[in-house]
Amino acid sequence: MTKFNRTLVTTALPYANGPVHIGHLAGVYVPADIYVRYMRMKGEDVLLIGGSDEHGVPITIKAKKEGVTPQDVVDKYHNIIKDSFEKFGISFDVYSRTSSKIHHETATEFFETLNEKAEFIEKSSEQFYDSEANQFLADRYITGTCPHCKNEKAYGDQCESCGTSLNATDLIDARSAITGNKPQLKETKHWYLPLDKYEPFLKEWILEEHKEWKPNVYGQCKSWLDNGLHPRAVTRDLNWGVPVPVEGADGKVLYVWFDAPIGYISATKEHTPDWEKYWKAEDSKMVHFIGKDNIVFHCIIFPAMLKAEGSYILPENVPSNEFLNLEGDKISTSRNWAVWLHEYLEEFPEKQDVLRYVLTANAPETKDNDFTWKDFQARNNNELVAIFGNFVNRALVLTHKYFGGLVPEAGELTDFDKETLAQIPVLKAEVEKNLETYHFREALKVAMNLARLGNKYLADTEPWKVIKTDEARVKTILNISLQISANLSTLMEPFLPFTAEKLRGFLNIDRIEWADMKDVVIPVGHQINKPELLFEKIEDATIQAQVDKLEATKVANELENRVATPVKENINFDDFMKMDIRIGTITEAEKVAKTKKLLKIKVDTGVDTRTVVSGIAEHYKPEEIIGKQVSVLMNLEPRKLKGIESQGMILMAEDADGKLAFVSPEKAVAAGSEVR
RNA sequence: GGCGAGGUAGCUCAGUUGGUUAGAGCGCAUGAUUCAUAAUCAUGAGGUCGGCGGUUCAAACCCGCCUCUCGCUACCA
Repeated sequence: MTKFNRTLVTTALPYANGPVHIGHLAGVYVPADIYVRYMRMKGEDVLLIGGSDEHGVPITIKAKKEGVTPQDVVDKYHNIIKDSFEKFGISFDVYSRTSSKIHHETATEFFETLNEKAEFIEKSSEQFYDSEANQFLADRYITGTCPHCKNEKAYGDQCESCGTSLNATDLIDARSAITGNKPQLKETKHWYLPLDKYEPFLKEWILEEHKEWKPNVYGQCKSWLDNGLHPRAVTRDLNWGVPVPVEGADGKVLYVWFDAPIGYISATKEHTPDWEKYWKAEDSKMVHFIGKDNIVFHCIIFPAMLKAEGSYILPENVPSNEFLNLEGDKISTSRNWAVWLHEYLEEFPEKQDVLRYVLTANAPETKDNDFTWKDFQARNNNELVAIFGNFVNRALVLTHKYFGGLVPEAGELTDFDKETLAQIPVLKAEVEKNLETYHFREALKVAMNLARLGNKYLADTEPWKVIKTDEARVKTILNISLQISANLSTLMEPFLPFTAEKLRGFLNIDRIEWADMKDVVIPVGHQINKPELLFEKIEDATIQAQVDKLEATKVANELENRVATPVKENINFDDFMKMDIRIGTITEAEKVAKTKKLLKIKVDTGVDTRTVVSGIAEHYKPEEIIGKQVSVLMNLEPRKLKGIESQGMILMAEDADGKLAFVSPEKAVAAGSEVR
């Protein structure tokens, strides 16, 4: 810690095509905020940087779908996101956006510098082009028939029906999503960052010099580095983004992953003219808070970019969290399976700290975790209310009851008093140690121990009994209880800033610096205010309403899935009769080596025994399907899969969740029976 | 299939230079208590540390194989 004189903390830029949810908060913004609040309280020079990531293809598609401009889309979500963060107390020094002028300038300049230093490779390749729309088509802008599952609405990068990732050129009957025309292949030039050039440097820097990074981060980097790095394109053919600042590069923009991390630099610039100090001075420490999906960008690609530029420092640590699930399922924006922050703020007014607490206590630091409303309720009622809120309430109520709200004078301290007070610096040090090593869950638990300590102190000293015989002793006890309460407001401040503020209001005191946490922080004779409740219990009905809301989402999703595949166009009887479907009996089945999904199956079709490769290994084990009668499409064009020729297709029924089942006759029939 | 991360009490997690009876919080049980939002305090029950095998005087921790979860990746319905 002595090595550095200032700290720059960045948080992953949320993508501005939707609002933010609890997963964002738990994985990135709450831990980052805790960290910087702590450092500020210690008087350190620290900046918290954030902003919206507003470029990229999905935003242009969303805009098109809604009939608005991409700028309209990002304006809308940038404001919602920014507002949610503000209300949750994420204390950004600056929350910027990548569509801003300053970012365009910064990114342009960054690209130009690398270009002048000849750090890029220029390469041409053939890509689909829509001549009517007069533009190259990003993979997402191309639709066509999936070569595997025959879904007619597959995208150029992925078929969402069968989950296969595709190349646009794989699609059968590819169409432009803009005009519906058949696109042509046309040559286009792009700039590539030769990551392979930095491989030796990155290996040394990460694998040797940063063994202290979290295991998931270190392991992921090692995996990438061991597999070998390749040049990556930093530009795309698109008209939404930062234009490539080179003569003749019309219609090309910087690729989002190149553009977005530069957003950290632009945001810092926007905040202070002194930005270079944070980004370039050797005694500056940079920390990136991100989710696990971003590890490769922040540990490999962005450092390579910074290194190529030459004048920037590299991150000292990249504390990346795993994912937060919701009630057992993955959080999903498109499936609306999320607790949206802007909705929470409306439904649980003034309870930002409750969510901050729960998300920190249950943060996905080492593995994916599950957020449940029941756990939310339990932590609020059993921990915040019962331990923290209750202790403060006891101390304040007793002070008002016996001494009219004036801080009483402490007399001679007993050994127990001294032991109790001695715990304050011990807990403080333990919280520090955990925060500085990014163990926020543990840090919060330790901080709560101060409230536990208070409760134990009151239970053991029993002032409500002692008051009958020894008022002076009670003065001492309550003085100490109030000192603990005041220290709690400081120790909890990084985690629960709203609560800390409220507590200081009860105690009628100003903010206490981190270093000033100690046995005496409130003077004798100080008037404290009438306390209210620090936290309220959350009733079953409130929780049930949230669970019901999610349940409704699930039902709505199912309904949507059901109508998702409309009935195809009518065909005539002859077309139908072209298909030769027969019942066959599976005689052999084995897993295809080096695949996860494929089984090589031999089927007795009555006329022959043929080999069919089928992607059902995740649903059926080879041994359990032998002897099964199944439907086989006999006259499907043979296709080679993993070097094995598949002669036909076994028909499967697939439900909305992707579960597969054979289409089998309801009673045994002769092999080769035709299906009509 | 390859690679990475994880699999420790009912739940959420700590726990490495391998060393006495494996820890915490919540939940649960019992007792105490009433200042406090029936909150608190004490005590206790509860674990073959995913499975099998190996190294060692000694393994949750090291090695091998297997298995489950999550992610990345692969000529993959």
